[in-house]
Amino acid sequence: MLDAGAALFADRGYHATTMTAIAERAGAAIGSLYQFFPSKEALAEALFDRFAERAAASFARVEERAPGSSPAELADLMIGHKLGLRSDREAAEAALSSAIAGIVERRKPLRDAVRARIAVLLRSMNPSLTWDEATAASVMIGQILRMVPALAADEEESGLPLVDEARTLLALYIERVVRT
Amino acid sequence: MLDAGAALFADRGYHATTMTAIAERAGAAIGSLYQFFPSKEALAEALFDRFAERAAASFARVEERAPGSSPAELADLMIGHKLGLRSDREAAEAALSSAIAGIVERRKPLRDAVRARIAVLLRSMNPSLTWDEATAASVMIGQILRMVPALAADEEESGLPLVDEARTLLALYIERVVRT
Amino acid sequence: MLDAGAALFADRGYHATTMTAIAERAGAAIGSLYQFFPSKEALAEALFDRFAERAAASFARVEERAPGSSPAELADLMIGHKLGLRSDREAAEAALSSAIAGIVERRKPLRDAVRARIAVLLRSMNPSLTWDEATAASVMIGQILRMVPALAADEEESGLPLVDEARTLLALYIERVVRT
Amino acid sequence: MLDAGAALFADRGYHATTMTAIAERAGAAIGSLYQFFPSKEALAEALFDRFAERAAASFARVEERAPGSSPAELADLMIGHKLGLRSDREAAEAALSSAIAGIVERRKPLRDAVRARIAVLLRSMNPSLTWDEATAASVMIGQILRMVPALAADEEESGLPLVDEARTLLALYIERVVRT
DNA sequence: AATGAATGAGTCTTCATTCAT
DNA sequence: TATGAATGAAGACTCATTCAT
Repeated sequence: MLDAGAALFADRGYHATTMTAIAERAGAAIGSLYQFFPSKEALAEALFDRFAERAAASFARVEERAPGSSPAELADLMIGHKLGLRSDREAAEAALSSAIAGIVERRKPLRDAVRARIAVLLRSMNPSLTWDEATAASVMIGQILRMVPALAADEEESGLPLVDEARTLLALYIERVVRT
Repeated sequence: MLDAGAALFADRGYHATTMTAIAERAGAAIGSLYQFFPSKEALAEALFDRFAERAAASFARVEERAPGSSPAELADLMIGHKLGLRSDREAAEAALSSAIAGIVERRKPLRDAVRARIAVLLRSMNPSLTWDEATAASVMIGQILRMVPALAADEEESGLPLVDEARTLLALYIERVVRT
Repeated sequence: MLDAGAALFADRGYHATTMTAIAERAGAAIGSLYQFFPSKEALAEALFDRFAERAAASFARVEERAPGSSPAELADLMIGHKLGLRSDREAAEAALSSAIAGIVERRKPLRDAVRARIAVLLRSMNPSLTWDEATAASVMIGQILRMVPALAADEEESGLPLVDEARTLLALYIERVVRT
Repeated sequence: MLDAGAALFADRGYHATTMTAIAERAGAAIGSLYQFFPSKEALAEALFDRFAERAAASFARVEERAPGSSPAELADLMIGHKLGLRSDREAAEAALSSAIAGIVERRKPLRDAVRARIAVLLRSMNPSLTWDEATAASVMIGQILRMVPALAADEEESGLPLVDEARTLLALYIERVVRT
């Protein structure tokens, strides 16, 4: 049922997706949908929470393997992490871009948590970084990672090695930060 | 009237904006609004077209000044270009993220045109680039520029010099491409 | 189960009371509720029937003690009868005011039966009354008794001796009828 | 439109009346109904307010003619007042018995105002009444008047002179209060 | 050309009722 | 027999769009 919602939100956006369509796609009756999620907004929130959990778990695997990695390896891990979450993210962003209250609230804490974890990672690789430097770098890394889904989609279409290019860019950026 | 639509789309998203609200904000009657734009979708398309025109005109000023510029100067020009269009872009993206058919269709041509112009620019700076290399680089530059509005917003909040960081990153990237 | 229904109907009205809420309050499953009452309307009817039975039984005690009573004593008995049924009546009235078909039908027979019994009582006290006179008087007595629950509620709030006032009024009325 | 609502509320009760049915009965589209009354509750409130206004205006005519009237004449005026408002009252009571928040709040002030006006009337006829006595009497008079619509309905059916009986009862009661 | 009241299709949501376990 | 998840008809309400003035 969450999957049906995720697919439709990602495809058509939050408002253009009807609860009826979600139920239908999930092969359930509209009443059943409402037994699990008391409102459309609640469904979106559940969707976002699932995405947040998966993102956290996925990033934990990055953190596990990070110690001792080179910048290039770290870039690789991060890009793999980002690519793995593509479908979940699209649904989450659909709800976000429709300014659903319960989700807008959840965004900042999630983003801040991810940034903090990246900052910690960077400082473990270069203890001389100040928190401000590490934070700024984590914001930049987040933004570079934001390219990845779009580049991957473009790559499929154009055949150009775009994700690799992002990988290189990210590695360069991490190297610059870590070697300061 | 377009301005009223742009402001509201940017603020609340496409679906959450009602035609009545647009008319009211424009100080016009709903009937008058429909005399200019036969449907909400048509209004969104007009909005997108205006954005596309303005973006093209703005980028023309980048092209004008580009010849003889250093990578850093070019990065600067491009980022200025991006920042200048912020409000128009938000409205255009609101309609895009709601998957309005007439606009989704317009997206690719616009993006491709921008990419082509960036590719031309790059090849004028480094004629040894192949079209594929120049195209890939233009995609990457487009993605780096996509960071800018988000970073600018973040910068206001955090006080960290994020846009400068993007400027540096973009300059580095352009330099790498141009100096190959 | 009937008690749960009575309490909720009285408290929130017929339509605002859900079968689920009744089952929950009765500590039963919704399925079990439907094993006893095949529909919400059937439950309301059972509730009304229980009220009708209790009202009949309660009035029988008035009839028992009526012979030889003075008008004041009879008024007292009747008002006591009315006050004793308050909670049951509220539920019955909730269903009535929602115009539940099965109950609207039951109303008139019940009312007519009560009126007839009051008329009999009056004629036993004053055999010279015609049936029309006795019937009209019984209607009036029924209406005077209808004041009682409202006055009792008001009395709690205002502290004024309203029920006593009704008792006096009823006694006067009975006296007038009986002494004709 | 208010009339359509009044008729249906009175006939079927608040919850059993659908907005669609009201619109249909008023010969309007559902959307038009919502242009006048933003919600079903708002419609009920407007209905109640109209009833309150009419009741106040109607009672003002009682007050006008009251000075110098005998108890019997006053009873007559009041009963006429009550009978004149029958249809409006039924709709108002339907909404009341469904515990519509916005209306329940309006009830007490209205009732208190009516009682106060009756109390003033009584004290003008018998200045030796204390306020408590006058208030208690006004409550009783309100209750006696509450009989009237029911008796009128009954009278149509049974042919018995029930409203006259109430008139007599009310006159007696007023006389008792005024002659104390 | 300008207006804005009227329209009704389409949306979210509730809840009486059923039925497989 | 008891359970409660599943069902879907029905209701309140919104809003893009039309059209008489």
